[in-house]
Amino acid sequence: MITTKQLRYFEALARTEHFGKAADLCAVTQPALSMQIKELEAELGAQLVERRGKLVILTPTGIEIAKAARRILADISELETMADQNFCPLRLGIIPTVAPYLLPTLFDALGGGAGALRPLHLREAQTATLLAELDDGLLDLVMLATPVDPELESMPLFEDRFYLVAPLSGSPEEAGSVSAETLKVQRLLLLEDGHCLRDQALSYCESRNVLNIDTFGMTNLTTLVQMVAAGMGCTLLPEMSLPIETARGNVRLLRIEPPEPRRIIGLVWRKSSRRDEEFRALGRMIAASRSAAL
Amino acid sequence: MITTKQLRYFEALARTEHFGKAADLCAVTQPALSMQIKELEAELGAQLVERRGKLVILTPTGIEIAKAARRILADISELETMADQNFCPLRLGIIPTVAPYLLPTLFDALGGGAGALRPLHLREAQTATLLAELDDGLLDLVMLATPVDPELESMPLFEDRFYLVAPLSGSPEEAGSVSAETLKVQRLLLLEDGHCLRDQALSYCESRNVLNIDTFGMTNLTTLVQMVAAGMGCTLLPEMSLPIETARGNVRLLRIEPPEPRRIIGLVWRKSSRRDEEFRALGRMIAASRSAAL
DNA sequence: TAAAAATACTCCATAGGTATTTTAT
DNA sequence: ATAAAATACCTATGGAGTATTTTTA
Repeated sequence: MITTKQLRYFEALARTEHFGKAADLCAVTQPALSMQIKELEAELGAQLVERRGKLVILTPTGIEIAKAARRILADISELETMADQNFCPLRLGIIPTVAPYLLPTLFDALGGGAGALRPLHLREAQTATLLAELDDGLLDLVMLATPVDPELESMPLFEDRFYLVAPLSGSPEEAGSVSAETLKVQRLLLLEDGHCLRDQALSYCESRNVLNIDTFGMTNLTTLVQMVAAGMGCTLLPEMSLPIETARGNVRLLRIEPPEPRRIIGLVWRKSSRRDEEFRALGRMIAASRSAAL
Repeated sequence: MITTKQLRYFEALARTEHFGKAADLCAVTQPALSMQIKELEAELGAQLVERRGKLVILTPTGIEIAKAARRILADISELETMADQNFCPLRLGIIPTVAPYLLPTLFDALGGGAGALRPLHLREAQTATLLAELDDGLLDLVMLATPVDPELESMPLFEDRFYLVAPLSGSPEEAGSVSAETLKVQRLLLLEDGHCLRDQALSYCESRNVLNIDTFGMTNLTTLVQMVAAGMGCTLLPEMSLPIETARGNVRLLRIEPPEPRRIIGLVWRKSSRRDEEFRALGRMIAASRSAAL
């Protein structure tokens, strides 16, 4: 079996053309180096160097092997630094109702902090998909609405309240905040099936017997807001989306009376991934950037 | 220091995603493989696999390292076969007054014999250059007029007599063979300085007081023959060149009376190269092809 | 509870060191 | 005669094996 040691020694020998100097370079004694070269030659079944009294020259085979050895050693040292430089990419999954609103905060947290400039693979998908990919080892970390399976490690980041978004004119008539009773009579537009935000809204509504819900599903919140603006009904939007989604000012924003529906956004990862420290640090940074931004 | 062993074991682990199976593949026990993986992780300062109860999955870093490891291992096995397949190229130098006439024979010897299809680097240069390059390790073997420095190993291949080439008409008047006396009065055209053939001719002429020698040097024998055909004088050609150089029939060919001038073409290599067997076998094949061709 | 990886411990192979011999210029 | 590589021999590191424990699903 060819060893990296043999390649290292031989590379030094090829450069110095001198067993003693090569041994010095490798910080070993000359016999040690000689033995490894001999061993390498035996394993390759070819003479690599020609021993002449004073100097030593490479055989044609030796020249080829030296070239190859240099490449291999370079690859190995690249490999060493690759892992070294915290190169370890972060494969992060985020649910679609969080991703667009948290990205600036996330880049803040990733770019400014200690583990700066880490390669980032972003994946946007619904909760079920993210959790499956997390389990398969395709993702390292997901950001979604907690709680989830207690088999997974998780860290809550912040609370995200739901607001009622209504057309500028029309029902409900109130300003400021609405009660669950008022909600009951609204036509509620929700995202397509599979979005946890939809499930959360549904669960809130069911517990309060809100029934007039529109089931044709939308893919993104922006579309919902446009539908609301067009007077097709109301919707629930998470607080974090408001700065972006209601910037146009073509809808009314109504707080819901307590107990307010809300979701807890958190980070989730496999217990076995052993990256708790890293992920919790990231979580703290995200939470900090977010509260600073508010 | 990262070892090839670690890379081999890790590569197997990456493929099987199972310590036990990987150990089987590597024909070692599971603890042995575990230790090497642990060591590799320690040296890289990064976790490469995530241990879960039943299965094992690669970390993102592990995926990258596995890719790199595969490349490195492929390079190493390439390196093993490279030397194995007698890939060792032959870097052969031949003097210009031999090369064109012996190439067919040489290819016969190289192509038909045991060491067939060996990569061949051909170099055509004058004796002094070839010997210097031989000494520098840029060439493995040279073919030239022997004898040379006894410090070098050499093998005479065959004798190559010189013939006098004269214009079809004009002096000398004789047919068949000429004496040294006759030679004396001829105008002799020779190659430029540096060619051993020129030196050999000069040495012959000097010993016989032939003095009418043209010193403006030519680079190749074909030119000399054309000059002879044009009546500018005579020249000496080695026997091996005659089939090619006198094929046009526009010159006369005269044998010289004994003691005939001649050269001995031989192979020469460094004693330290330890390729005696290989080179002598090649020499025998060349000599055999040549005598078969005559 | 079962399967798999980690740990503990022992043994042996071998890499490396020192001293010396051989070789080539 | 001298410089350099090979050889001989010894020591110690560490790689691999067996047996056992720990872990996780």
